[in-house]
Amino acid sequence: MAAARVYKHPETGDIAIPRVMFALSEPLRLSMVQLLSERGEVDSIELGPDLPRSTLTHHTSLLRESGVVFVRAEGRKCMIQLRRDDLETRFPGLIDTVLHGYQESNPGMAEA
Amino acid sequence: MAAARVYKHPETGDIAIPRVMFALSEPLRLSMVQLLSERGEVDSIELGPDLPRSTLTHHTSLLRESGVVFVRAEGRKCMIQLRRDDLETRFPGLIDTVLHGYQESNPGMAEA
DNA sequence: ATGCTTGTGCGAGAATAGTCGAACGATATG
DNA sequence: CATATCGTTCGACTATTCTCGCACAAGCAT
Repeated sequence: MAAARVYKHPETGDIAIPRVMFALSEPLRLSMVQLLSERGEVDSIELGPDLPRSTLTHHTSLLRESGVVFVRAEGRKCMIQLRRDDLETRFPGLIDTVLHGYQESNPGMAEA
Repeated sequence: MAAARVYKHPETGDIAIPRVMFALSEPLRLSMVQLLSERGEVDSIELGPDLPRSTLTHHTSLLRESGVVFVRAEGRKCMIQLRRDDLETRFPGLIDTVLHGYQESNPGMAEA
């Protein structure tokens, strides 16, 4: 059988603040991270059901390469999860603080 | 006399997470904020003594418009300070967390 | 006033990022 | 096996950002 898709991730120690900040500076990606923080591991398509696939890949790749999410192949889909522990190790409190601030400033978030 | 330079700043409540994150995603600006957090109010030129003036203005303007810093004219120079309290009110813990993470991941910071 | 310093605005150019369609490979389903 | 589904890659286009030189305005010094 052919090798399944394999994704490259930065080591925990190599996660860099500027890249993480940049990854979280896009409203779309920020909402993805917010959803990941609520849901745990998620099918990639749930992060942007209405987006063109190539756009979705673009954003998930950026989140992965910046060290924010972990991606793994599962059959033909791909599953995404927030690297919460790694981020907590590297930058304690960062994700919680950012997501808390994000929720505070987003009125329309109380659904589900 | 002509009106002195006046700078527009977003209200505390209008400071938005994505813009702040973007402002802090540039290594140069991040180092500026780091220096501001140590020094309090600072002459703008101290934020980038070797930069072309127009480049410096570009970054300080971006930091100001995103709500990260407060700028005021003082004679012909301009003084910059971190909007620490406003940011703390709006996004508790964010700046401290980011700067802490930044310091952690920057070996060459122990001078001065 | 003359000259010097500082910040700003404008414009150009380069670099980076975002969006998306099309083609492809891999996987699941019939 | 044939087909549909999903993710990735590529290329193109657009938009945004970064950098910087230059000209200008305002404040300070002699």
